[in-house]
Amino acid sequence: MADHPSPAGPSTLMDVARQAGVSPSTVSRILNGTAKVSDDKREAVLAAIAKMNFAPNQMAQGLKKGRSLTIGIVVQDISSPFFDETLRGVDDGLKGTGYASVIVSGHWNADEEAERIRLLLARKVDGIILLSGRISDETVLGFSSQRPIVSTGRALQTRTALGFKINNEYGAYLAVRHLIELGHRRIAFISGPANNMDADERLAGYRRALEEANIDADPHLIVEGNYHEASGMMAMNRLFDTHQQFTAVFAANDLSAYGARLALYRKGIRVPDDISLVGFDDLPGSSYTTPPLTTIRQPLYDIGRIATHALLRVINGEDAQGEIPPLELIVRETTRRVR
Amino acid sequence: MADHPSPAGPSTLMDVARQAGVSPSTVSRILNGTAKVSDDKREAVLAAIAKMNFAPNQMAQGLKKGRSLTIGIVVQDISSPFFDETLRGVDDGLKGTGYASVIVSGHWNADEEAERIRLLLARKVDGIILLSGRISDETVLGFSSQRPIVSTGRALQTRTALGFKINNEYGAYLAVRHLIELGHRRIAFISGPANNMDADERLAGYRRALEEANIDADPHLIVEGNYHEASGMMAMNRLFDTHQQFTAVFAANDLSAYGARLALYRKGIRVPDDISLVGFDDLPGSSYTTPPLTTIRQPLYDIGRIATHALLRVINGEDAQGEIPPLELIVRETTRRVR
DNA sequence: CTGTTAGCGCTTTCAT
DNA sequence: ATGAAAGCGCTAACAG
Repeated sequence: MADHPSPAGPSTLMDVARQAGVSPSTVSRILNGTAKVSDDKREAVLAAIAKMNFAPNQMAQGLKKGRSLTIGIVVQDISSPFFDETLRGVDDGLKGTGYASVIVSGHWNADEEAERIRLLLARKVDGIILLSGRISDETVLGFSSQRPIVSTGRALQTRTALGFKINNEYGAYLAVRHLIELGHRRIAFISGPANNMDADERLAGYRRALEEANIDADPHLIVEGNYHEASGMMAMNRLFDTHQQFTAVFAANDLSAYGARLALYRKGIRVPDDISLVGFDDLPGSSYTTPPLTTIRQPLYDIGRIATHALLRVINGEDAQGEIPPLELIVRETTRRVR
Repeated sequence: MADHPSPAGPSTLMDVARQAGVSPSTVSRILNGTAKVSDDKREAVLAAIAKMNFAPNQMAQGLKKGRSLTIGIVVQDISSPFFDETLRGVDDGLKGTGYASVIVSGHWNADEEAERIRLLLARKVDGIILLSGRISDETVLGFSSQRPIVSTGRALQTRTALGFKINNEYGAYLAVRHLIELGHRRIAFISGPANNMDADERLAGYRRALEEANIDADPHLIVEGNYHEASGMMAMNRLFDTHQQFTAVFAANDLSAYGARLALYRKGIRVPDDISLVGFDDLPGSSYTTPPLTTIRQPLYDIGRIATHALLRVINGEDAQGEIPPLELIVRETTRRVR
């Protein structure tokens, strides 16, 4: 009754044990439900815990049990709507599991990415989710010997390294076919960055749709972007500066579509009346552009959830599974039949 | 020379010591630069570390030293451009410090927020950054006895609880004054959620600007939103449904301005030709709306950096400082002089 | 059912 | 300059 109410540092399990007049193991047992404990002792302990406002030190628990209840997430850009949606899926996937996540950014740079992963490993995360990684599959495999890794955009299938990959080629194909079905034949393409697998695949899908409709792909209509807004705007301007003729443009992602849309606005060209525009990703903001953007929906949120579930399973020694929903065309208001 | 190349689990400091033929303390000393060590031993140890690919277990280090080199970040929405920008500032602020951050979301709910903070505390984070918290100042003060906390949107000034607050009232005042200077007199306001301090302050700024110009604030022109796009759209529609007359609208944040802009588009009302629109926040996307949005720039990134620096200082026992840059009006293309 | 004991991997006196 | 030993807070045999 005369114990100092709030001594010094936070209370330890030992403090609780003393306060309740039991051994530390008993407290631990109650905390973990590891064994039966008599009701009176349990009550005493629970009371002590409440009174002292005790919470087990997770670092000590982690050190002892060899698991940190933490997973690492590697993104490439900490403030991009693209990663956000996936992170939301991860967050939901972690809900109620006791796991927390530490998020680091590779900044689209392979070396930095590898470095960050090493840091996560030193922190003893129980597993890693790698989003749009830049490092090689071999490197991933190497790290996966220390901790399980699930990555987006890869086809890995070992026991501790899993990949979930969307069909970029098919998505791009869908987008361009939509345009063709609307009567467009001169379709410009604002690509993603060079040497990027996703970007290459999207280009391939663009080409296939054109081929299938017996339209020759005009190289002048393909202009390089880098997935950012500004590049979409510049790409669009380049198209105009070189006097290309086209009635539609397919941007390799929504962000560059936003940039393209602004370039069009600046030129006084109406969308979709004069030119149709399609994006890729379906970012949350794409329902609120003016006009709302027709795009290929990528199940970002689901990817986050599914990757998380898979990782958790691997961590628990179960074998993982999970299928991500297919891409789909979302027709909104930036495309219309060519007149 | 015949040691298994990659034994079982990751190597420990003890392994390194054995391999190098020194005591664990020596290895620790080299790792931490805690004391002088002879060159030959140092070399041997360094070689062993490299060979075994050793990295100290941070949980063990943390347990021993009482600091985890981890800070907790509490956001309200893990996928909102608003928090993103601030997170980017935090990330940069942490760069090179050895600190990592675990990000959790309070989902705009005080109870959940408090719960999350408790979890962070159990994880022994060295400090907490609280962004747009919903919990009371008293609650923050309570938690701050365990670990230092810096929070945005509060005026706290104790040694372990700091607040950084922007002047919402002034920002809103700037926005509305801009509109008034352009000749607008019937200015609608799409507010933030009820019972929200920031939202109230922005409303106050709106009123002050009107008063100063001797314009009576018409209550019919004030309609409630909740900071999300959909609410901006609905608010706008409510204005039309009740046949209000106005030439400009000020939305309490950029997201609701996006929604309002879409409602306008749907009605075939031109921006800024028919109606001017101003937002608040200056999210990254606001330079790429159609047309680019006139708004009040909130230094989100700087807030993140400054909050982080302050927290780090407090953690290190230094006293904190830091001033956040003032709000400013960014005139883009959604406002024009009334004809 | 419950207490005692021995660590998890590291740092840090304290000797030498 | 360096090793031995104790211990951070917790869990998990191992005895009773």
